[in-house]
Amino acid sequence: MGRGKIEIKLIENPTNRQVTYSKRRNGIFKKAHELSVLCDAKVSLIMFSKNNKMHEYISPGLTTKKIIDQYQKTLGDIDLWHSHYEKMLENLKKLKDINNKLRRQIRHRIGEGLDMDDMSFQQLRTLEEDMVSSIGKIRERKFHVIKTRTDTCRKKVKSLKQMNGNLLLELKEKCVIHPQFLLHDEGDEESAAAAAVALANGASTLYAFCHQHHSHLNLFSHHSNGEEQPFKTDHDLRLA
Amino acid sequence: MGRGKIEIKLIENPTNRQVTYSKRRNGIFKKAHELSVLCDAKVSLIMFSKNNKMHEYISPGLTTKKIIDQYQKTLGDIDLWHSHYEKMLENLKKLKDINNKLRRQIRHRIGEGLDMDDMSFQQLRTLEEDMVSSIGKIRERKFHVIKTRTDTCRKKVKSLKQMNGNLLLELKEKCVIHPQFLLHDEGDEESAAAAAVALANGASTLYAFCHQHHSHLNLFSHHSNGEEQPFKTDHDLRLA
DNA sequence: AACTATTTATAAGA
DNA sequence: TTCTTATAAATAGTT
Repeated sequence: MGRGKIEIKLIENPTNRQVTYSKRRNGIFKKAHELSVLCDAKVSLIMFSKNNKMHEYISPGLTTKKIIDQYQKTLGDIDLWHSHYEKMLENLKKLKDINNKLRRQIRHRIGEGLDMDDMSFQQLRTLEEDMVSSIGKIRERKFHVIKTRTDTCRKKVKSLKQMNGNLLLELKEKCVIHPQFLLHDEGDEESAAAAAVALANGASTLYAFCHQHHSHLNLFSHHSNGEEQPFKTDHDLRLA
Repeated sequence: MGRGKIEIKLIENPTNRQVTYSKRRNGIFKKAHELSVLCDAKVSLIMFSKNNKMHEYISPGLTTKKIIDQYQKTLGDIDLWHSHYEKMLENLKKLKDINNKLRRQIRHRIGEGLDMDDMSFQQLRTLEEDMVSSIGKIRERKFHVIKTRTDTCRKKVKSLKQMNGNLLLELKEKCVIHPQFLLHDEGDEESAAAAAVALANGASTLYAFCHQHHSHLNLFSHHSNGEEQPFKTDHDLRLA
């Protein structure tokens, strides 16, 4: 159809080819559209020119995705992409199932009413035994934690006691050797400063701390008050 | 192009439409192929008729998948597919996380060693309390089940006792009114047959059953032995 | 891009 | 469906 008949083979002349591509492309698009309308058909036409320029036609009211989805379906889901997708869906379903089972297991262990209706007496007995054994393990663990903490505590208290004893001794010695500390009038600057710091940091409370037998330590409560304690021991002795 | 010009709108006559679809479809396929060859273009043409019959044309040496992949790439991967896929991946990940959390929760409740290392003393205490409360609920449920079963049991035993009492009375009456039953020499056929059946079925054991106070009923064990019991009461009295 | 001689597609009928 | 054929439409080569 044209001034002369042409053979259907690659048009070597690029300009010519480009022109023909453009003309025929429009022709096909027009025919595709006519078919869509005349026969109510779904048409997807995608093409790439030699320079990878893309052009597409889609029947009105459709998207390429819809067409391609239908295409995949029609080919019987053999497509790799599709099977990958299917596998993911399957995986998703499996995970959901496992999830539900786990939840049910937990509800059983929590003893939720509705979920126990479907358990036999034997199952209930087994579950009870399980729970008793588990609770034993939890208690064991709890006591282990308590023991570790109290041991740490004791060690700290012991070392603090010793430290305090040493400090007191040192202080007494200083007082004997340099009684002028008590009068606050002379002495080398360094020693005087040290004594002042010791007093400021609570040396006066050290003695009391030394003689109290930490009998009031409450192992089970958090007391998160902001009270300042000598040497900030409180912070490290807390249990939680 | 044809005997007459036609308007581009849906062809109402189904036969006509089908014919036109077939002809024009071939026309487009031919043109698509010509374009592929003449211009070395990649063409994908997919169409579905009104009755969802599919037809496709692909440039020689290509697959629809390749074209579609290129199409996706060209659109910059923004398309619905990809985001859908991403959403699924996300979903999958979330489910896996939830799964792991649930598993950990269960391991905690079971008291598995390694999983308790990361629990604080307070958490352990709370967990223990939870478990104690849950075990209470399970026990409650268990006892409820026991109670229901024993009640059912009692009712059955009671009704059987009454039945047996009635049978014994009946038997005694028959013996008093028709002492000939004991001598096996005369009487109406029907009554004789009834007495024989009663004896064969274990009338001799009925008395004993009547006087035993079902004190040996073991509520906690399955004894699935195959012993024949009078009137097959054992079967219905089983607890599991 | 427009023109136009020709080829091609196809509507209607068989 | 397929064939036929008159006619509409597409387009190759030209301007």
